[in-house]
Amino acid sequence: MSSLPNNIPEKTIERLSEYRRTLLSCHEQGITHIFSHVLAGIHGITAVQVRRDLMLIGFSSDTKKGYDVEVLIDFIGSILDSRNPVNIAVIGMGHLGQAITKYFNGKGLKLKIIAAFDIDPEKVGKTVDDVPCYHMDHFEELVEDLDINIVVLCSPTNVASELVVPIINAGIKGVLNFTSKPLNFPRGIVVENYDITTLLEKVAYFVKENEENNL
Amino acid sequence: MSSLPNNIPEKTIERLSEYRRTLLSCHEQGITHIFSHVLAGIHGITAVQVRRDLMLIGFSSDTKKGYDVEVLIDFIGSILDSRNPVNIAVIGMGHLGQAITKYFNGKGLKLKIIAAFDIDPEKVGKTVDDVPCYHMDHFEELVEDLDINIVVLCSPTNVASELVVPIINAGIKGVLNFTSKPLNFPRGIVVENYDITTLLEKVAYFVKENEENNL
DNA sequence: TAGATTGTTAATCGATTAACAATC
DNA sequence: TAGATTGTTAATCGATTAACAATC
Repeated sequence: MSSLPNNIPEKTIERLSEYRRTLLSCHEQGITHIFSHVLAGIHGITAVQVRRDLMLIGFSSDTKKGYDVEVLIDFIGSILDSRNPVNIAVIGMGHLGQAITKYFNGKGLKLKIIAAFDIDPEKVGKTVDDVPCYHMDHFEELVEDLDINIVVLCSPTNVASELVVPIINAGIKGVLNFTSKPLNFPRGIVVENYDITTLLEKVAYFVKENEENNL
Repeated sequence: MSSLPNNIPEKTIERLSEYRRTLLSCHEQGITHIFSHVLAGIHGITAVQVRRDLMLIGFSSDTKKGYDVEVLIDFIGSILDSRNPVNIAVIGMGHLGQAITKYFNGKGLKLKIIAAFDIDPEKVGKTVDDVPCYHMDHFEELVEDLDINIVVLCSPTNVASELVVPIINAGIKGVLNFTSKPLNFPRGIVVENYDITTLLEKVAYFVKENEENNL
């Protein structure tokens, strides 16, 4: 039983990840300390929210010079990161799959995309930024052999449903689903569905609402 | 002043978009009616939530045979869609930009990607699925000429900040930002930031939490 | 009718913000 | 010190769920 706080809200987890990216960028620029209101401003939120998030994970600084950037990066890491690297596979090596693979490569975090899967002979056997692309036929055995925990689903939407059973059977524990088919997995498997159409329709709706309110 | 409900919760808007995609797919399969619990099941939520969302937008059906798929599609459209088509531009025509452009093309919704922008001479002047790619130098004038309202930001993260001023000056009203730099715009411009790293880190965190709770 | 379904209010849960004491 | 900042509790706001009357 750890002494770490146990039920961190989902929104706080998201923001912690975002704070860390900002802090890493500050660190690169040689910034050593940052005030809560500065960090908040960058993220378009309030300083109270930043401080409360940090309170929730048990972080506190003993100075009034703002948070020590390096220390906070490590502390957030102690909450978010697993002890060991987490291996990720991309399913579907079209443009989206390639974009995500390249984007991640060399980011140096605990999360690593180590394999891709496709059924297109044009793609199988090639590599994208050193990530090899295998045929889906070998998915289950390779997940086992390569110790893959999480998949990013970038396949065409119309084959997404067929992938549910292999993903379950392979013992995958988390799915980031970019197809527009919402997928249900048994309890114990984490799923996040992000349909790009929905994201855009949401922006468009609030643009429309803004316009209506200003007339 | 319209008689439509005015303050629909953000989460309801997201779900309406998701419901509609499912309903469109049902419609293609020839399904004419759907119960709230069936729609809920597909989305991994409760039937009460579906019914409450529909209540909030003022939809009601007069039968106990479930919702009429076609009627509900149109009703959701009357809430989400603008009267006129909304023109969208993609900034940054790398893999992600191309993925999104191809994904959207021919979906037949009110949202249309009609232009792309980049600075790479390899990309400028070409088309992706009939969407022409222009040089960023002409961004402001083309936004005006082509009546573009919304941009999808797929540029490299390190140039994202430089794009804020041109986007504001061009009169863009909504931004869907896929770079990992959170962007702040003045009130009146809608922004949604989706950093893929954060999405993955969130999945990884909850996978880790699941594992810890099961030991 | 009895069972299934819907629409809606009230209660609960979760997330944000306000208020403020403590510290440098 | 006075002003700025932090950490934390209490209050508010928003979203989900429970409960249930009404309808087919």
